[in-house]
Amino acid sequence: MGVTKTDLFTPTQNELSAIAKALAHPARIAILEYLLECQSCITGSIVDKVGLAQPTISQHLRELKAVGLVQGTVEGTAVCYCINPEKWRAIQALWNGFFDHYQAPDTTACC
Amino acid sequence: MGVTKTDLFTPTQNELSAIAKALAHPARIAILEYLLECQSCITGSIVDKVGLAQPTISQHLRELKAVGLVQGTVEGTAVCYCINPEKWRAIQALWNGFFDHYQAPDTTACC
DNA sequence: TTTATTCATCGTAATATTGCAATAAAGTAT
DNA sequence: ATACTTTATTGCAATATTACGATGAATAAA
Repeated sequence: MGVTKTDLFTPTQNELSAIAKALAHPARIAILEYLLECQSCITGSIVDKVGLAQPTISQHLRELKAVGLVQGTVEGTAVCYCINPEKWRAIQALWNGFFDHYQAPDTTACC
Repeated sequence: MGVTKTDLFTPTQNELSAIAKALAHPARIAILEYLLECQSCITGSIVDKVGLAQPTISQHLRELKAVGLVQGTVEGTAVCYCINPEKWRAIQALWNGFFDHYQAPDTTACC
């Protein structure tokens, strides 16, 4: 059906997966890495850097904005994008919390 | 087109996004959280816990196995699943490396 | 051998994602 | 006002994902 049954899951589970979904495309990773490197730049630079068509980049930027990882401000005809520091750290902490829950089993597990 | 242009991106970008994709569904987060909690269990327990049909859970488990987060061993008619410790830590380190690249801008960025 | 039990796979319907050409919107410059 | 620049939006085609019923495979129990 292609439709996720979000009502079966906790808010945290839905939030974690929503963030993961925003990161689940190499173009969006590439955009974030570029923003990490240049700190802030306009859409056109990202289009040149990543190598996808401008509408496609615009779409990926919208997804990154939707989860708050990225923010953009209008600068004349251009739009300047950068990483949202608070959200960035919050998401890092959220994932670390998830991964840190792992404890090596005291006895050897079945597999 | 629904088909990702992986050739435009670096191996690391493709790997990071592939891992994120495996985590990009609340059912798979729920499965991992359950495995964190019970250390190891059979498919039937996961089906009961998560509340999706058995073939659906089987499909999600296959995706988690594909990125190596989870491993399963046959135990009679059942299959016992648990988290792959090495891969778990490797993936945690990979994401931390990604998130740690962020540096707050020295001057106020454009946005 | 027959009957359960447990799980993976197949097939399929509904929906989502990816990518781009065309176009719209909104500012800048001439 | 006209032309130009830059970006978002729309519409669409190709493909991927999600979910489940039906079925198959493989072991265990009777």
